Amino acid sequence: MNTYVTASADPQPVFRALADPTRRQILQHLQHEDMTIGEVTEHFDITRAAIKKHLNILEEGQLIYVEVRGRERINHFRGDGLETAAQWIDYFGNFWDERLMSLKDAIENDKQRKQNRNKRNNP
Amino acid sequence: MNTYVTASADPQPVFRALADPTRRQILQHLQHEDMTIGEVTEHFDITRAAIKKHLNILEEGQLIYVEVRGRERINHFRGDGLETAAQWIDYFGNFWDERLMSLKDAIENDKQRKQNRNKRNNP
DNA sequence: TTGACATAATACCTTTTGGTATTATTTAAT
DNA sequence: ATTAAATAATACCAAAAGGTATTATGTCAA
Repeated sequence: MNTYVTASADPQPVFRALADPTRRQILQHLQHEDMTIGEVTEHFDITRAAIKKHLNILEEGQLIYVEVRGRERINHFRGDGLETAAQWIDYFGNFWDERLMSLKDAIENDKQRKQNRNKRNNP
Repeated sequence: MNTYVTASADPQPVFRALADPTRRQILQHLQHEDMTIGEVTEHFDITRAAIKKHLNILEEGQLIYVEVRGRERINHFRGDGLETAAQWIDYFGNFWDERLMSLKDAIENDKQRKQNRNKRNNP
């Protein structure tokens, strides 16, 4: 069995899409209900055009699927799009344990130095 | 027992930090070894000042811990910082199943319409 | 066919972001 | 004390991002 982490897709489009709070909110709405651009816009205070740009970026990140239906475009939440980001994050979990001690030492070290500094300045 | 998802920390600083490819690379390096700003810089083709800015953003996202040691600043990878992002993503997993059918229908719908369109145009 | 509606596309503006260059501070070591 | 190393801080630049306004296009419905 292959224990190496399979090289997954480029995480850039997903992380870029998730970086904006408005886009994350849009996702939360679409998660509960499929919506046209107009319907999404109703939940925000910005123009339809701005929403459309966000939807484009969400689509590039494969976080939504856009169903073209007549003159409407129905935006569907796509949960599997988050897989790429989740995998990237999981990957780091593997190394966290081995670095934890180093971090604890570092914090202890900082504390020590701050105490010494105080002794020096307020003897 | 409380089955509601506890409101976790504001995910903005983390997602912002993860949105840049250079910062993700820096994390990968720090994951294996603690480094000063200068050491981190050696792995890239940009200036130390630019790296420092990235490190600031990583620190704001609590993805690194900066140990001030004399005239050096040692940057430590902080795995727990990814928790916030991971939790946010996990939250969506809960709703994925219930939306899956809607997505499948939408895709099927799109296929159908495309076929009809082709029949119409190339009879 | 003719409106009305939902969206697309373009141009434009402002702010943020990634980056450099330069100057100033702090600290270790002689 | 002096010098060199590591970093901080500031100003500055170019490109990208978020947003608006305007105009154009396709589609449903009477």
